[in-house]
Amino acid sequence: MPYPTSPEPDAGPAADRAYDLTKKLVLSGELPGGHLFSEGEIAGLLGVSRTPVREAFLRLQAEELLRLIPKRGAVVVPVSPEEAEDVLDAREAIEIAAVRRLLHSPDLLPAAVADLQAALRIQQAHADAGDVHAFAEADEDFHGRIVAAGRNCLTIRFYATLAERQQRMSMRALGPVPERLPGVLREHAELIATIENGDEQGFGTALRAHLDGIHRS
Amino acid sequence: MPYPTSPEPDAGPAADRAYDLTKKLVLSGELPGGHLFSEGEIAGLLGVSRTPVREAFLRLQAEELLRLIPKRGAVVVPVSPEEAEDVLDAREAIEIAAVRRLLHSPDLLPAAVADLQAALRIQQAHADAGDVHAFAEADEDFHGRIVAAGRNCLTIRFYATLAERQQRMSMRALGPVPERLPGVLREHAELIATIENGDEQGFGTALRAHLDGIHRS
DNA sequence: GAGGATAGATACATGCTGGTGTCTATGTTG
DNA sequence: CAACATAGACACCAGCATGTATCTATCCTC
Repeated sequence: MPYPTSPEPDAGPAADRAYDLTKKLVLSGELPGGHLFSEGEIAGLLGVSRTPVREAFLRLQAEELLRLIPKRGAVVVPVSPEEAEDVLDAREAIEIAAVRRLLHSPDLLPAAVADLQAALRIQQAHADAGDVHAFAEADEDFHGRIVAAGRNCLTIRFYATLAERQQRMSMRALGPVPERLPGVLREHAELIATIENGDEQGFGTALRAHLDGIHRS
Repeated sequence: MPYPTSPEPDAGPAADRAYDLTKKLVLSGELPGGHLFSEGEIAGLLGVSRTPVREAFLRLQAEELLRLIPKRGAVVVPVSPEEAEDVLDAREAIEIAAVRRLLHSPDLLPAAVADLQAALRIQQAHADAGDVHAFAEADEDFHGRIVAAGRNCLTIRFYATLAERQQRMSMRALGPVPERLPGVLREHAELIATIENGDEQGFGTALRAHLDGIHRS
């Protein structure tokens, strides 16, 4: 269910390349949290000036991936266990709010449910194929579609930053364990059922149980 | 109830001045939504180069106050009525989540309640003095303290951007009308009561009624 | 003479400046 | 109406000034 959000800012080719490269370095986990590096490193790597790199750093600072220290450099913002709790709480709140709003527009409900069922089928296929990585991606996509169904640009964008942050945390922890895959699929189906039934309360409890089971075990 | 969040980034004196000036121009409503202006204008106004202005623009773009158009300039992001609904929904979700989490840490509850009661007393004083502007500020502060009580850095920051956005919308609409002041105070007291009683459901319904009454009338 | 503190020097990274090339939109001319 | 010229604005670059942390050599104390 595509819903219009702000497009990615296009600040120029060099700035975008610097942004993509730096973000990849941070999100891939190659740079440990707290690692200090400089604009010059990225600039040299890409063969560009420091100016576009600086722009990229500022954008990444706005996304909370970097923290710029005056006259020192940029540190990779570390993700802490306490923050994990924060991310999960925020995700819960956003998803619940999205469902709440969706249920207030009954005419949009069938399409949203169909969209979620399609996403679930894709995830099921990845599970059958034993592709854990694709499964995890489909999992993110499923929850993202729940939020998108709420049609609130602000929360959609905020949720995207949360997902990114969680991805960084999971990178350092273990990925999804194969034996939990069937449970995840079953719980996703249950989430869809509560939405279909207009059971806002039931969705909230099911979602909390779901997230608890996956990430807080 | 102070709770640590990220400090404002300090990118240098010139960049900060450019940031403050531009933000003031946008938030004060002097520049209408959709107005196009250039880096050079601000740079000339402050007597600095375009580079720090560019940094300020990027920060403001991250805050959704500006939209930078390549090779064209910066437009003031307009606030639309549909977005008003989005902002209110998001605010609701965040405040409810904060209370939910607060109620999960009973030992923090008394201090939080006392904090909210103090904020309410201040607001009451402004109402008695007939200072509508100070009343509105105290109102923002009250709701901000509810969110702060949830002690979730991520949602606290997000909520701050929401409040800013709402401020811009209210700037174009009417401010708080004096005859609604007593009702607002009564509803705030009721919100505190539901929190004190651990009535999460009651808080949600009371909050929704409260926000509906103020902003969606 | 040994050890530690301190002042100077060094390396490094940022913050900002001025300027160049390029792109977009606008106005002009045939 | 189309092609061209023009003006405005950005995207980027190279360089200078400034600030910070580190390293070193000297000095003082014991």
